[in-house]
Amino acid sequence: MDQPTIRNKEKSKQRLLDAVGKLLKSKGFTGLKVNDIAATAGLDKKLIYKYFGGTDQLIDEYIQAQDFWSNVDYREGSEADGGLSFTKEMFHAQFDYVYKNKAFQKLILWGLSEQRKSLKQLTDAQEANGELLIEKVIEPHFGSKTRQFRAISAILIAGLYHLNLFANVNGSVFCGIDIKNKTDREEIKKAISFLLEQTYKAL
Amino acid sequence: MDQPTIRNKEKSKQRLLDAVGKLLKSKGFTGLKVNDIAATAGLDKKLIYKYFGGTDQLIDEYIQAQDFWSNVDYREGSEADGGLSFTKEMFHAQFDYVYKNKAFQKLILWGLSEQRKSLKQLTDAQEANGELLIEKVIEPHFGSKTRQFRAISAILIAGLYHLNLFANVNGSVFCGIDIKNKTDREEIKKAISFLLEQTYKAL
DNA sequence: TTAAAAAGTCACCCAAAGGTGACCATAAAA
DNA sequence: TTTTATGGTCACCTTTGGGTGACTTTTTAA
Repeated sequence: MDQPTIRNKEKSKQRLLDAVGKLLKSKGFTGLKVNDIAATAGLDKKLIYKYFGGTDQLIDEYIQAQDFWSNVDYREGSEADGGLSFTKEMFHAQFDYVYKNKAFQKLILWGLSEQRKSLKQLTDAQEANGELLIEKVIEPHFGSKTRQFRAISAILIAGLYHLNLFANVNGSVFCGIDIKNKTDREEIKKAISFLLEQTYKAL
Repeated sequence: MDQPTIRNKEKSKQRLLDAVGKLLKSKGFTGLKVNDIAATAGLDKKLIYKYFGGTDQLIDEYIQAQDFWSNVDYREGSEADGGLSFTKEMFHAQFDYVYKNKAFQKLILWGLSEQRKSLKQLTDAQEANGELLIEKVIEPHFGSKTRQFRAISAILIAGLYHLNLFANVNGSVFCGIDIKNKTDREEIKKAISFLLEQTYKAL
């Protein structure tokens, strides 16, 4: 029978993975200690070694299970206005997504703080995803000016990342804008729209 | 006599403060352990407790000794063209400054990772400095649109922060732009100029 | 129903890290 | 030159965290 039993390896593994996520969100990557993970999962730490080989492997498995980029999809008609409205929408969505997804924030922060293969893979996946946008939407419209568009979007994406990371500490006011305030966030979105519009108009 | 002697409290304090800076640059804030600080300074850790009260106070004193914003100065004529060229130059300078100043990068990262009063003070000082620019240059030119300019510059500043933080890990390619490559950095600067110009033209 | 395999627990070890009392050494004052 | 204050060292304790061998309990298959 494969009916779930009290003792269940797969379920325990999942609980350990969940514990990693929970601790990551609440304490950041510096809070990922074996003892704490086991305690959070309500299991003995020995199981971490038995099932994953160690904390590192457990954490890597957690990271690899995350799929932050599946939310981006290219509907037909994305290229309508040279991709302006599509790109705008995508940047806005990304802004909100990062704001809400604390685990993602912590992983970004971790990636800025330490070298780790599985985190590198995460940013690589992000790069690959970005290339798709460039290739399918930007390049056809901007042609030889694609490179300049890259630089601009690098600033914009990096900017909305940083603002969201910043939001969760220190009072969250950046350049006089309160990143946690709803109307201020709208102002940021308007700024993104404005900058993209100008780029499409004048680049 | 106050001629420096072999045994010198002030000099030892300074060595400990320097050790903090050195470790911060090389290992980040997670590398700031009492034993390592003392070893780096070539002194006994007991002195950290004697002279500063503990690692936390030592670190705070290090942070408070930093003055990252003295480089910004308002020369006469900053308002010439509504502040466009001044602002451009300032953002460019900031981009390069953050790139070069590893200690600053690590402190920014630290501020994104943990709550700490002395780090909050650092960002407050930064905010205050930004307000000066707004008040003296932006507000006079943009008037009721100052708020929108705030949002735009928040994105730009946050963007160049993040890009520079990103530069030191993970291969440093962001949106297809290699932040460590000289010509790519020029591209970023051109993008900053372009976005500011468009803002002055069309906001 | 019993034996073996697997799930899970516990006690323990070791290393790293924080923190401190007792001591030594030197410079300046007596 | 002896005392005294203080800069500086050392040994030691404690806590925290990583890691594992030996054991118990449950499941599953013979």
